[in-house]
Amino acid sequence: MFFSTTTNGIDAKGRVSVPADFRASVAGDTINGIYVWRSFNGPFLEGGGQRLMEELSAAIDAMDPYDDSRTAFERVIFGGARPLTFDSTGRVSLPKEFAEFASLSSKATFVGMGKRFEIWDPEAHAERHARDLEFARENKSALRRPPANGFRPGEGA
Amino acid sequence: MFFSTTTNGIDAKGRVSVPADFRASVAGDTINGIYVWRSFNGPFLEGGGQRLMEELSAAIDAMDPYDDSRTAFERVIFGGARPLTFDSTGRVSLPKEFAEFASLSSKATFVGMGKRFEIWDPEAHAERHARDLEFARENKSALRRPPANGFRPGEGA
DNA sequence: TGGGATACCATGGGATTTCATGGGAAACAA
DNA sequence: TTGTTTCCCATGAAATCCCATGGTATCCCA
Repeated sequence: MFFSTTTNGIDAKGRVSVPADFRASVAGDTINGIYVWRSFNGPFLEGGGQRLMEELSAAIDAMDPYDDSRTAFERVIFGGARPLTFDSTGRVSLPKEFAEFASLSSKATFVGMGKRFEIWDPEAHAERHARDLEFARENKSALRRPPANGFRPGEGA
Repeated sequence: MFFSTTTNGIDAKGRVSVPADFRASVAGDTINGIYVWRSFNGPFLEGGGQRLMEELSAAIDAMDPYDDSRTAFERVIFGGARPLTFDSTGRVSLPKEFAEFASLSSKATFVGMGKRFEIWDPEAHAERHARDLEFARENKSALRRPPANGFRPGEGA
């Protein structure tokens, strides 16, 4: 599982250290690294380990082989995700398109989200975090009984 | 597994580099190359490695020997697929009919689809990608619980 | 409980390898 | 022959590997 929030530097070569505890939670995967993709939900990246990709793959496999919605998901998910392998010190190098998409320049904030994690530009994250905090404060009762209609903080912003 | 999206050039001789990570995921197959066929879902090519062909073969084997759809699949899949072997630097040369079918001229976009991949003309891919992305965004919950049939990505977009 | 030693972690930079691509020569087909 | 396809080598750019360093948290023992 991915926990806590860490900000690390991005060097001139586009490399960034993945937080050590994130690395620990994907240790033992067949690839020595993580999978990263552009979020559907905003200007940040999302990532996870092998296990997460396998879960997504299984969800897709449950669909009809050539159903149009299945191929759409396959293109977006498999085509959009990239495996990034660790170097010997636990860094990955961020593809330019990914860095641009998330407006990452000199620093990256890794946010643990349980099964997956997010990678934000520190400033963008600070703003979003403030909103999330306010939302959580106003809706804390929802934690006990999740809302039926699936609303999400910050969606549609 | 095939991941990520890469665009490579097609040279005057009709050769195109297969992305290195695609090559890595078919390394060890008995043929040093990939299998490619015309999609029956649109103006693009599909491809995969040995393992995929064997799976398709097994799926067809499970059908009735003289089922009309079985023989149709056999003709389309085995008759339509061509093994393309890598040269020493990892390129394949695209048969003219394939390039024409997918409107490929100077560049080809390889899209990882998990077990298989697609090859698109970059412009055609950009259009389709935009539609797929929108679809995925609107229907991401379907990943958890597949839709009950009927709705299609991009229809009426 | 303090303080020093140790292990871990993020970071920097140089050297090396890989990768995509171009073009010539050789093998092959018509 | 003439045109086409396959093999091989060359090249520049980009990604990766490897070693070094400083800082920080942790451990251990007095």
